[in-house]
Amino acid sequence: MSWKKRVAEAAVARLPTYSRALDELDRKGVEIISSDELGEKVGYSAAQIRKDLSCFGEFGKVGTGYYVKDLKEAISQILGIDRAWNVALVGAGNLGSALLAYPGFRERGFRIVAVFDNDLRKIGKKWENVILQDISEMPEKIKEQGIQIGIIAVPAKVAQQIADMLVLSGIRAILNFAPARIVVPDGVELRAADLSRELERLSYFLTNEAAIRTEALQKGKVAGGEEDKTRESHHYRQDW
Amino acid sequence: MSWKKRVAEAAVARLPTYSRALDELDRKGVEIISSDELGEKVGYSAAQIRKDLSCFGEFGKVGTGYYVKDLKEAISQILGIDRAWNVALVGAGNLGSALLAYPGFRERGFRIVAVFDNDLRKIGKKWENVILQDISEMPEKIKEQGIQIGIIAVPAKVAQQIADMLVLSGIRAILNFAPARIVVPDGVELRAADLSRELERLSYFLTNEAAIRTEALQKGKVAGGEEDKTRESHHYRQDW
DNA sequence: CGACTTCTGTGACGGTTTTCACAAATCGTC
DNA sequence: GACGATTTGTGAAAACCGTCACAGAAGTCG
Repeated sequence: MSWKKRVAEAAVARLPTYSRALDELDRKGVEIISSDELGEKVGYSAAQIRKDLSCFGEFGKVGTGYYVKDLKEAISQILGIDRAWNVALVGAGNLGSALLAYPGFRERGFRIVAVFDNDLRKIGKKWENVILQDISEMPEKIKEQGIQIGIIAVPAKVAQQIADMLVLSGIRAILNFAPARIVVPDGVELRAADLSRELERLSYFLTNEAAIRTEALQKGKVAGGEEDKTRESHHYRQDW
Repeated sequence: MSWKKRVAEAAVARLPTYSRALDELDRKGVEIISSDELGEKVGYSAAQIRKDLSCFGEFGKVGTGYYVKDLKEAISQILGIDRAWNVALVGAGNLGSALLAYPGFRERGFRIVAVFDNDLRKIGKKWENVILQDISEMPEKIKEQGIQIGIIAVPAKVAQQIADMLVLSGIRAILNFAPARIVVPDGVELRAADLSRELERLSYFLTNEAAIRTEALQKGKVAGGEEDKTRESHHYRQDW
């Protein structure tokens, strides 16, 4: 598929959010939604949503809005999640095993069907219905099952080696949880999920922006803002 | 501290990467590095790095480069990670317990000193040196310990409720791992870490860009590119 | 059917981010 | 100390991104 216009990378990054919101609306039985309402729900402006979608086609009906089912389906197709993806996970330490057990991936169509580690004590064990395999078997197994997406959850030191192995095994896309930069050849897509980075940005905020804001507030330069009626927080126990 | 010029949000987002690279260089005994070399290491352009740093001051020496120790120290101060932060974690399920055990946070100065859940079977248990506490004790404990950063690792359904509680408890910054949008009042910083989103972006790539590239390649429109001599991947077993 | 409301898709605009290019400062060497 | 090589910091330009505003299509209602 090639699209109407140049596709903004930033727009693609927002599609998963739209997709999830539409899923929820659909489950609730909502049939039609305007860009205004959807924007309210996902936290982006209505114009943003319309512009994002316009990269890929025209999905709305003037004077009405978007048919939830149709838009949901369209975005799924654009993202390529109107199918299941088999995923290989490398590293069965703390993070790796949590990712394996994390239900969010499967809910969005990503099935971890192979897990590799080098800890001989773990090899052969069955976790979450997947048998832990030795790293040396990785290339063969990945090719065998035609897996295209790999998740790296090994220590930073060996992340590059694992990435190289994944590429040699024929992997086309990598999600890297190791706090290390890795390099992959052209044609392989790489994305970093650095868990600490976001905490560090929060630390920046607390150290700088928040201090500035507080200062300004004390000088009366920042409007008070409405007092934000806090939500009900009873009954949170039963449903998680 | 208030800075030389308007600070680009995008620059702040890159500082953690620079920081980590400088740590590593320092550990290796490197004393001086140019923006060019650092750029090579972290994967950004030299100009990008110089521009980013210029928001905060002048740290380099013309004709020489940057003193690794000095720059490392300076960035730590800017980010506010030249100290330890106490962090509260809410949710001790799969993801929560992995985050608790994840060594990367502590390495960067973030200590999870309180964990809350609502599963009565878990309350009172000691994990990773932290005693699991009932969610109802959260406001009190957070105030008591003056915790400013909270991590949400609960199911999407209750994420907003937990966020509200955190805000009421006096939390100033939240890192949300739940796949749900949450809203917080002004003055509280919120960051989302959605694990599935990145996989979905990879799926987009595999479904669209990769296909286009392949097509182009077949028509001979894309240059072959150097054949990327693959790294040695022996001996990966001993060090992780 | 006509008047009024609603809502999309998009061109135009302004803001932010990245890249480019270079003056000026410093280093190394002879 | 002079000269060529190196490297920073920064304006200017380019690319990218988000918001605004509106024409025109469709819906609503009497």
